[in-house]
Amino acid sequence: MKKGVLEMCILAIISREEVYASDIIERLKKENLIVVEGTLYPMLSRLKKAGHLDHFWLESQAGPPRKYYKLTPSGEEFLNQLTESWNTMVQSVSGLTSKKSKQ
Amino acid sequence: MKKGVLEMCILAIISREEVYASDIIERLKKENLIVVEGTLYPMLSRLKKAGHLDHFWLESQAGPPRKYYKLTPSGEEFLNQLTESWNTMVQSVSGLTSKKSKQ
DNA sequence: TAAGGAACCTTGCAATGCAAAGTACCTTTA
DNA sequence: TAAAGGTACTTTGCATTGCAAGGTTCCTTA
Repeated sequence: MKKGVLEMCILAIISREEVYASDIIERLKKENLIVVEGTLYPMLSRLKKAGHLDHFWLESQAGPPRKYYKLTPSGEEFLNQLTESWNTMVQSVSGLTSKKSKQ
Repeated sequence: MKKGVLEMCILAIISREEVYASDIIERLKKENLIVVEGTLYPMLSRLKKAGHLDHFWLESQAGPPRKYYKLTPSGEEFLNQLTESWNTMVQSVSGLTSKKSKQ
């Protein structure tokens, strides 16, 4: 029912810019969505494995190289699906919570 | 991050009317939210155990007696909390998905 | 060359949602 | 009055998910 919200957020971020893991965590935090590495890395791997993401390495000015992510066409489509069902669910839920029809 | 959406829906339904399990499933289905017994019963038990729900038995016209649920004061408060953080999250997520600022 | 930071990755646990199977009660019907 | 069937409640076991915690590797700086 409520599956894929985080996936959707992450794909949405990646669809806007090419980012690496720490960027994603930062973007989420800016929206008050706290996600940690132990959550993110496995999810990125899953999405990659499912064919929704690609990555490439880029050198950094300081520190080890970074893994940048990018949506595949399949990823774009998946994001659209997730967004659509998210919107539907928000509708549904507000249909339940807004009704103050106690008596 | 996205915890408690289903709990919120169920508490919201119970807060409006005294219902038993099948009623809840039906109300959810009416909003296109599919929830099955194997999900609902354990969740009702958890909420009861946490002090958010009470129940009482009522005879049925046909079939075994039904367990009707009712929110406790703690349940009311919990529902308010859940609703608030749900609303916040919806805001946050739409902040991420609506930005079409690719370049 | 040691220390520390940045980035990535893995492991193990707890919670959640679900399918499936099980139990109990009540009504109908033969 | 016993069998059949329906309604309701419950439990079990599995897959997924989110997370804390602990590694590993690479790079810079002192």
